Amino acid sequence: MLSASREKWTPCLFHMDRQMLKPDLKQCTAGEVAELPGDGAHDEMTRVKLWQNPCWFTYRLNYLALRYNVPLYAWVEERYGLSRPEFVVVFSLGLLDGAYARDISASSGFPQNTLSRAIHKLNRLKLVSRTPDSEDGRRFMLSLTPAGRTLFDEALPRFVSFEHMMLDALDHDEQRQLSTLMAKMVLASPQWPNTLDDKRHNQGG
Amino acid sequence: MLSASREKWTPCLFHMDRQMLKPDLKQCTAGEVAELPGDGAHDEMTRVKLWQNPCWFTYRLNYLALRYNVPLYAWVEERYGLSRPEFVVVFSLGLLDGAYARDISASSGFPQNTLSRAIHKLNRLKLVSRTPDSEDGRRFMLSLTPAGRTLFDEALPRFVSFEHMMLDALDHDEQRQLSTLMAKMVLASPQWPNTLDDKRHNQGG
DNA sequence: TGAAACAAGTTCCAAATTGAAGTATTTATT
DNA sequence: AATAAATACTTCAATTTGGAACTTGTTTCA
Repeated sequence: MLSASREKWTPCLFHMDRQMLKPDLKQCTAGEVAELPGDGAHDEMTRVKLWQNPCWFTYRLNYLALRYNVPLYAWVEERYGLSRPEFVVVFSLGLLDGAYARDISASSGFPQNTLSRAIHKLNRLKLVSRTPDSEDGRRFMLSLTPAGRTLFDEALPRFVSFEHMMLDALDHDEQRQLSTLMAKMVLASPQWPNTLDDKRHNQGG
Repeated sequence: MLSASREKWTPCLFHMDRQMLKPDLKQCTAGEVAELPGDGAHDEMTRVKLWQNPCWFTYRLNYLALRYNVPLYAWVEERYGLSRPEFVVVFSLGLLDGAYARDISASSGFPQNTLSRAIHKLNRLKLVSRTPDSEDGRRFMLSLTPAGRTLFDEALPRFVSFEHMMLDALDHDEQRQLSTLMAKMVLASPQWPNTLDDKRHNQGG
C-alpha cells in the first residue's frame, strides 16, 4: 500500500555494518526497506528516513539529538521544575561562570527574551545571581549561587552518563573518530550561511 | 573575569586536528580555551561548550542540528509560508507517500495534535490529500497532491545541498566513516530509555 | 459476544515562545 | 563633541505549542 517516493536515490546503506546488508542491495523499494536486516526495531517511516533519505546525515543528527534531549529535559522538568531554557542557563553557567545572557543566547540558540525570563526566574529561585557589570552598564554578570552549583553538580552526571550510554554503541577508537569528524564540521561551520535568502555567507551560530 | 567551572575535566580536545593543538594541552582554563588554535571564530562560551564540555558529543549534535535547521526552516517559512511541522509533513510524505499521521509523529517527534493541525492546513492548501482508510476507520491515508509533490521536489534540493555543504568539511572516506558511526548509534538506540524516571528501558523513538 | 483496553485523530485551553518594539548604555563616525 | 549606529536587556502582544481529555473505531480476552 505504501509506496516510496517516485524518485529513487542511491540509498545510504553503506553506513550499516557490511554483514547486515544483502550484498546486492543497491536500490530498494519501501517494501524492501521494511525488511532491512539489522533494523527491526524502528517503524517503517523512521526506517525510510534513516536508511533511504538523501538527507541521511541531518535526519540522524536530529534523531539522535531528540533521543537525548527528550528524556533528559523531561527528567529536569520533573526533578527540578525547570524548563529547558531555564536549565540551559544553569548548565551554561556551570561550564563558564560569570558570563552574560548574550553568551548563553549565542551558544544555545535561544532568543534573548526567552533567556531573560529564564534568568529572572532562576534569580527569584536564588539559583543564579545577577550583578550589574562595572565595565558595561547594559550587562549583568551571571553566576550560579551555591544552590545553583549544587543543582548543576547533581544534574550533570545524568547528562554525562546518558551520553556515555549512547556512545557505548561505539568502541573507544570509534568514539575518537566520531569526535574528530564532528570537530572538523564544527570548525568549518562559521563558513556556513545563516540564511538561504541571500547568497552571502554570514558569520555566527 | 570569567572563570571556568570549579571542577576540571579532562577536556575533549582530541577531536581537533593534532596540529591544531599545543602538544602539552591536557587541561585548560577558560582563558586558555579562549585562545585555542583553530577556533578563533566562535565566542568564548561556545568554545567552552564545544571543547571543554563533558557532554561534548550531544552539544555538537545539537549545535550542528541547529546550524542546519534554522536557516532551512526560515527559508521554508519565507518561501512557502509553511511552519516547521507543516513542512515536516510534506517532507515525510515526499519520502514515503501514503502514510498516516501517527507515522509522521513517531518519526519526527512532533505530538499528534501539532501534526493534526498541520495536516488540516496542508489539506486546505491542497498540498496533501486525506482519504479514510478502508482497513481501519480511525486512520486517514495521507498523500501529496501533485502540487505538494512539486513543492517537495523543489525544496528537497535545498535541503540536500545544504547538508552536502556541511559534509564538505569531510572527505569522501570520512563521510562514510561518519555515516557508519551514526548508523551504529541509531541501531543501538531502541535500547535506550525514553525516560529517566524509572529504570526500565522503554522501546520507541 | 460483551466489556475492557488500546489506538488514531481531534479539540480545548493554559502556558510557552518569539518577533517586534522599547529603554538604557556604549561605540563609531564625522 | 554631537549624532548616529550598535548592543544588552526587557516588555508587549500575538502566535504556537503540547498535555489532557474526548470521540470514534479496533483489538483483546474472558
